[in-house]
Amino acid sequence: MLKTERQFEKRREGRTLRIGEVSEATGIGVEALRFYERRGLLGRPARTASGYRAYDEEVLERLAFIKRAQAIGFSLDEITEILEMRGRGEAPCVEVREAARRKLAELDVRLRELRRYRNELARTLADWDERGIDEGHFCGLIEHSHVHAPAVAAVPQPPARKKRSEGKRT
Amino acid sequence: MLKTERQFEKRREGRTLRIGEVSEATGIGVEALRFYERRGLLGRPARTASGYRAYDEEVLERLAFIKRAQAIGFSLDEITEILEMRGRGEAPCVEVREAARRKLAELDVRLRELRRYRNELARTLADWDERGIDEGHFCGLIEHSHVHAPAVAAVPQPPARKKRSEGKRT
DNA sequence: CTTGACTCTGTACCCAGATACAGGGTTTAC
DNA sequence: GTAAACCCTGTATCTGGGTACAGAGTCAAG
Repeated sequence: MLKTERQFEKRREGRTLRIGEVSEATGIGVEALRFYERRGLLGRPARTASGYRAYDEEVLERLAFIKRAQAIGFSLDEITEILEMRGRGEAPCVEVREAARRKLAELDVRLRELRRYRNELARTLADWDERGIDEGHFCGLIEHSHVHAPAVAAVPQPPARKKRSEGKRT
Repeated sequence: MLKTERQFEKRREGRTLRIGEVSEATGIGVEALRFYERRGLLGRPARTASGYRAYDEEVLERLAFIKRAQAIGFSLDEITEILEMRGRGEAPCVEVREAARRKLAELDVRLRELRRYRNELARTLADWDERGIDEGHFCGLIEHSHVHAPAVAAVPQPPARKKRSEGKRT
């Protein structure tokens, strides 16, 4: 299962990581790492004479950032953009900040809904536990959802149909 | 653009909705509605003599529920499951309750994580706002992410490397 | 009875984000 | 010098959640 330790030792001396090591350290999977690279998220890592990727340890931070951004709801394209802007140094940070602000607002909405939903579910469960299951009405979650639901239209589904004429995605 | 009013009036009398009306009322799009039906999210609506779907107004609530659940992060399969449980009414309650309990636990985990990310993002934004953008250091989000970031391993990507032979992932 | 808006089924396609695999090269311990 | 365990590139495939036709029927008005 685990690779033999020898090279691992060697690498650690050299301070350079091979893709498998990065994968193991981050839990991301070599295929995905190469995929990220193709997408421009990782830049092009140094290569050994034989063509193996030789990652600098910094990559771990970069990947941590990517994963966090992703978990927060940024798409890979958005993350690429942010990363590229940083790379270019000059960077119009205003845009990034705007994007981040929007993300924050989205997150808040999501959180509120999730919290509400959670409480409904908990309530329903408590109900069930209190008085057996019998009684026909089975799912307060559904039965009562419209009571405090903001109605479909309120859901943020608008930019659905983007036309994607932009190729980018090398 | 808008359909002529005539039939619309008619429908309203009859209390039964055609797919286009449902689409307009919910903003969901007829193709998606049929798609949901195929996926078992809507049951099979009544049909007119000529085969048109004749939705009962209840469907709007059901769709509102679906959209809310989706916005919160449930997959269509999960939603289907919930809806089916209700449909079965008599329900093997112990199982249902178990499932619900599991869902609740999942929700709690998700909430905690989301909350954490939200706060990190908010903090980063505040940082940015405090000290302008100027100076070469361009993106606190990246530069400092590791400061308050729990490192990659802590990110909720755990089932990442699974062998995928498992389909269901309830 | 034609026209236009609407509907039907079925299949194909799209995008994001990965995964898998084929067909090869490299490293290294034994 | 060979086998295990890596790594490479390139291409194909998958999952989720839809969209987009194509080809045909329906319906109400003029």
